[in-house]
Amino acid sequence: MGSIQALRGTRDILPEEIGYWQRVESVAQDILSKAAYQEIRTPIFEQTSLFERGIGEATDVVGKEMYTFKDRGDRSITLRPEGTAGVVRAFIEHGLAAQGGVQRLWYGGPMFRYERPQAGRQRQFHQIGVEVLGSLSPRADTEVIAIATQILQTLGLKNLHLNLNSIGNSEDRQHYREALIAYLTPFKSELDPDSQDRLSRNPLRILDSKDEHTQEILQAAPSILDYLNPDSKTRFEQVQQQLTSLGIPYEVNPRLVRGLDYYTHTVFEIQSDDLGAQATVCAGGRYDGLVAQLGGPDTPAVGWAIGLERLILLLQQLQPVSPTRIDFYVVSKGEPAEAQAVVLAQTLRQQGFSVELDLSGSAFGKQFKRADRSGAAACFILGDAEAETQTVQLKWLATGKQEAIAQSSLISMTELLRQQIADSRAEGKG
RNA sequence: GCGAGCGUAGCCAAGUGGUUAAGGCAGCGGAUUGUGGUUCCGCCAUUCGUGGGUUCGAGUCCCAUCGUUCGCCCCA
Repeated sequence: MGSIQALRGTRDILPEEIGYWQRVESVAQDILSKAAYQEIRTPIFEQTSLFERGIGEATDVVGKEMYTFKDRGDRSITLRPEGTAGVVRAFIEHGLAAQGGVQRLWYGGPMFRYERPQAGRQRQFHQIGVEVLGSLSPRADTEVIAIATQILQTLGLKNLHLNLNSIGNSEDRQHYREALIAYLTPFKSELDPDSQDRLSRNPLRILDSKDEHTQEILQAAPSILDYLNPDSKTRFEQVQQQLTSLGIPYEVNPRLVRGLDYYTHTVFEIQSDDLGAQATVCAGGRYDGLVAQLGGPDTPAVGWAIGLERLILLLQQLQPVSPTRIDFYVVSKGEPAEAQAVVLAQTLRQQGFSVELDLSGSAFGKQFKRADRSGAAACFILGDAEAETQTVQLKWLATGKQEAIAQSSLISMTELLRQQIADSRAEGKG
């Protein structure tokens, strides 16, 4: 065990698991493209200052979780801890705002946070996310939530809960913040230590505390919803009405605050009952100030990110992804036959079949054993006799039926073979 | 960064101080040198994450270290 292992918090996704990933990615891509979202790919590392300015210097993500290092040119580089900042940077840098209208973007890929790994949390993890830039309409909020819901539903996930809140605009929040501090200060000594600390730095996050006594104290605390100005309040009501008319269940949770500084108005989380402590599968919200804060034109925006590892944890609980089955397994023995088998395999692939060629050169018996385990519908057999007569034996593994075929007539049999594979699969299931 | 549990083969594991480290799955070879799925036989850990210590003797006890799991914090 002196050999090199994957770094803590990273892991390999092996072939047996990759089916889940491919399924998630194809479902997401399909739904997003039908909703007129376009993919954007941004670099995996950025200038450190992008995240400091975008996410907020006081947040834990920036304060203690970033993979930051100096490159050989003495620049401070950070592996992206989330996707929004990079997308917004690209949006500004390439003048996408000048194209006017609304930009609907989506992205996917690895993110990096230096945290202690646990269930549903790794140092390198993967997200798919969307960002709608340039719309102030509450309908944009509803749209992104609806899309997230559709993706999760299409994948067959159950026991999910959408939690919704509005944290208003920055003025609303400032007023609420003062009110909350005023309410909590007399209880300061009773709060859990973390919350005492947060009272001065980031009081809103006390709302999230898991400490029971802190939560008791919070029972009578003022609610953010009472501090929304009429416009903020109307916006929030519209989002809720639209979700209702879409038939998307949700729960308003006035305690829901998000850990990143850029959020405004709508914030939401989709959580699962079937995960451990890290139950949030999808989270997002509106961030009307971020684009301007990063030096771009004043542009309202809303988005979310889905955590793929958590999603796949849930998928694995549902049902196993059936392993991909190949059509044909090619068995051969002896010099001329083995050479012809290479050509045969390639010919079949060019006709659109999936074909595995046995490379072992071992006895036919062993090769058949492997053919059987491969899950192929049939195998082609090439030995000295076939090589000599330019034929090939085709054996159907389910029935054992076998026939000789002239190599030259294989291509003309493509449709027939396709049909026979389908038939043998259909029977195999019954 | 803090707390707790766990590290025996590719995987699942027995073993709780005393000769050669059970068993199962997978894999490989043979019975079956041109025909699979069953069966039978054989092979597959000089060594128990690593280093040190206690002991006549350590996979087993102690310390350290690394890894891992779950939780806190935080977040997708």
